[in-house]
Amino acid sequence: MINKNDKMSKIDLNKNKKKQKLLESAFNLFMTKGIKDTSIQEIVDGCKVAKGTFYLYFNDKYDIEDYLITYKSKELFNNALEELEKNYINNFEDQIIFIINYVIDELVKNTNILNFIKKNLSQGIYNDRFNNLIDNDTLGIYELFNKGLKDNNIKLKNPNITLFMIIELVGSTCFSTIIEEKPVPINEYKPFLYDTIRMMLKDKK
Amino acid sequence: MINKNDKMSKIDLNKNKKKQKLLESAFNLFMTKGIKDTSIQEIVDGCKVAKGTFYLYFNDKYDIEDYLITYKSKELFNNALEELEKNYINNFEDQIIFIINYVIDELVKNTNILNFIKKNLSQGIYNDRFNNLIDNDTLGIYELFNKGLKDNNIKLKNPNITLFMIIELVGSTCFSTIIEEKPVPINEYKPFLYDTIRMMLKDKK
DNA sequence: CTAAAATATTGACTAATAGTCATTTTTGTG
DNA sequence: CACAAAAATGACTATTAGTCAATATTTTAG
Repeated sequence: MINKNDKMSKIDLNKNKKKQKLLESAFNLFMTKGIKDTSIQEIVDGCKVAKGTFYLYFNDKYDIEDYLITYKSKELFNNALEELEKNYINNFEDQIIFIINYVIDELVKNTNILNFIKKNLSQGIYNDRFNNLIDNDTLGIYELFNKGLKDNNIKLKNPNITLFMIIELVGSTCFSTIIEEKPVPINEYKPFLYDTIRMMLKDKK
Repeated sequence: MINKNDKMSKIDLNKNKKKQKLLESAFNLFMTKGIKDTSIQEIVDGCKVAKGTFYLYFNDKYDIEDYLITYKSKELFNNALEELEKNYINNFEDQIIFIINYVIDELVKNTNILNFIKKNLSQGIYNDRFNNLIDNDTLGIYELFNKGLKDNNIKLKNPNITLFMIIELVGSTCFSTIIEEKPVPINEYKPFLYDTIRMMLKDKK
């Protein structure tokens, strides 16, 4: 039985290797040429795989795009959480602001990532379409949020909705304020955003 | 001189007629078949225009998409503002909630429109790429907001940013709560959203 | 009013691309 | 090892985007 399981996981690993290669190749091309100007042929050429193989794993370009947006936004939050652990911040509100600030700073440094995920930052947290494919060893922001509330004995009317609103607000406003600097550049926007988030977190009952 | 202007406007009108036809045809197809499965040929067939004409006015499908998202979201807000006028609501906060509620209800009724504009509801207000093309006879929500603040003698730290945040929050969360009913269905979400918006509007200095 | 100039429109054409599927290769099983 | 099952291949077809020389329409100016 153990033997069988080992073999099974070996197959899955090989399967995922091809898939992973396709994802990496696609991501590189999407970043350099943009999605519209990237062809399936280029994606498979970029990882020495036949065109037919692409269609074994994905329906089309936009399927890969969707996966990558989820993966990349999840990665952003995971990195933020790792960084948070190194910083020993006790106050719950400050922890949340730290994470948001980390994510925003990463997006400012990597505007090409922001242009790719557009306003879909929250996919990493709320799109469970790929839950089986993306590793989730780290404690997600969702779990951290609820644990933080419990540890600090903070009661919110509905913690899930509050977190949802915060992430959506950050995701959707980053695109405008970082890429187009509208209605104000990100640096001018940040204080207002962080004040608003703190207000949302005080939404007690 | 008047004559010349008349002629000029006649040209512009004819120009816009072709463009308008293309936009209408594209919108119908986008709504029924989706953007991915709509071809340029179908768009031009749908309004008895040659294919080459399409490329006189637009770069590609996504150019038309961008215009339509802006146009349709602007239309939503204009309709909301018209409806507001009929309802004689004096309280400023209630006026804003009325508008947001009207927009959300329209999106619930027309989920195909929501699927089309996705999280870009704010384009109607903040995308000025098409300002010269879209009629703007009605008082925009932007102007109404600032007028409302003035009339009610309400001081916000930065009214533009507050409005921006509200619209982005509504736009980005509607997609998830209406289409996917996540993290909660729209009806359960509304009270939290409206409470949050009222809080944002109390952000005085 | 007319002819030349400027502008707008056309649709046949080419090059590029998506997606399919019969065949081949690799992997697993007894 | 031999057979079965699963995965991968890439030549092929049908579709489509985008171009551009030719044609039609509109404007201007004498």
